[in-house]
Amino acid sequence: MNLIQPCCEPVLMEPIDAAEAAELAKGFKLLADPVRLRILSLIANAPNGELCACDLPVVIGRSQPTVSHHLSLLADAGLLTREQRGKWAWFRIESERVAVLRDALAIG
Amino acid sequence: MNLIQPCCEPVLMEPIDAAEAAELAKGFKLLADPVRLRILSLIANAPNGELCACDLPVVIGRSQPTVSHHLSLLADAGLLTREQRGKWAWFRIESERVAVLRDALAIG
DNA sequence: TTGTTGCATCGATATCTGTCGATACAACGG
DNA sequence: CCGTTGTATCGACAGATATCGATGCAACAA
Repeated sequence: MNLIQPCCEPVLMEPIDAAEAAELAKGFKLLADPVRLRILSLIANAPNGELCACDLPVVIGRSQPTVSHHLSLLADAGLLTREQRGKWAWFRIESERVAVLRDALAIG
Repeated sequence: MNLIQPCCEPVLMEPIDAAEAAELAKGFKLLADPVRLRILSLIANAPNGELCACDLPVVIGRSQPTVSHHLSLLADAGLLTREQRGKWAWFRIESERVAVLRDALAIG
């Protein structure tokens, strides 16, 4: 840190504090996995905007526990909503949660 | 997977393939850390859109090696550009790279 | 040259996480 | 009731990573 040298001007105000950054990072961490990205993409482009969990293991190429794990992470974070219909679990994207992360990238 | 039951209609086309998902995930992984988010935020709101690395350890509250590590990750990925001026390293945000990630979230 | 300062790199470590097999639970059909 | 099927949970493990102290390197000043 240089307070006297002519290197930098002091940072007057920090745009986001540590707590806010931690919260945002939690959101982006969910997007930081190819399996979860493909799950989100598949649901987003599925007919009626919803998808049954039963198809995912084969399409994604991961085991059923792995897929279920990722679905739980996304649902717990509110990025997905789960609806149980009989024995099948259907998932939808919670667009507003995704929009929060997208808006956080409105830097340029 | 259920090919006969009336559960789901087959997924006709996968929006993003595994390779594309892996590439996007790499980008989001960089945003999935509070320190890196604060660095980006500080640079984005800095005067002239650039920031000297010398201020970051104190402002962020991490050691100099840790800050340097995160700066290198962001720079190597093209999210930041590094410019050496004498002994000081100045960083700018590569807005277009950030925009790629932001546009990927245009789901809803 | 010598000393200082800013930054990068190295090595080590603790923690996190993605993955899967095994298993438990839930819903339906018989 | 029992068997089947879809899903969630558990336990374990391998790989990734955030962190920092120590060190090396580069640029400036005296």
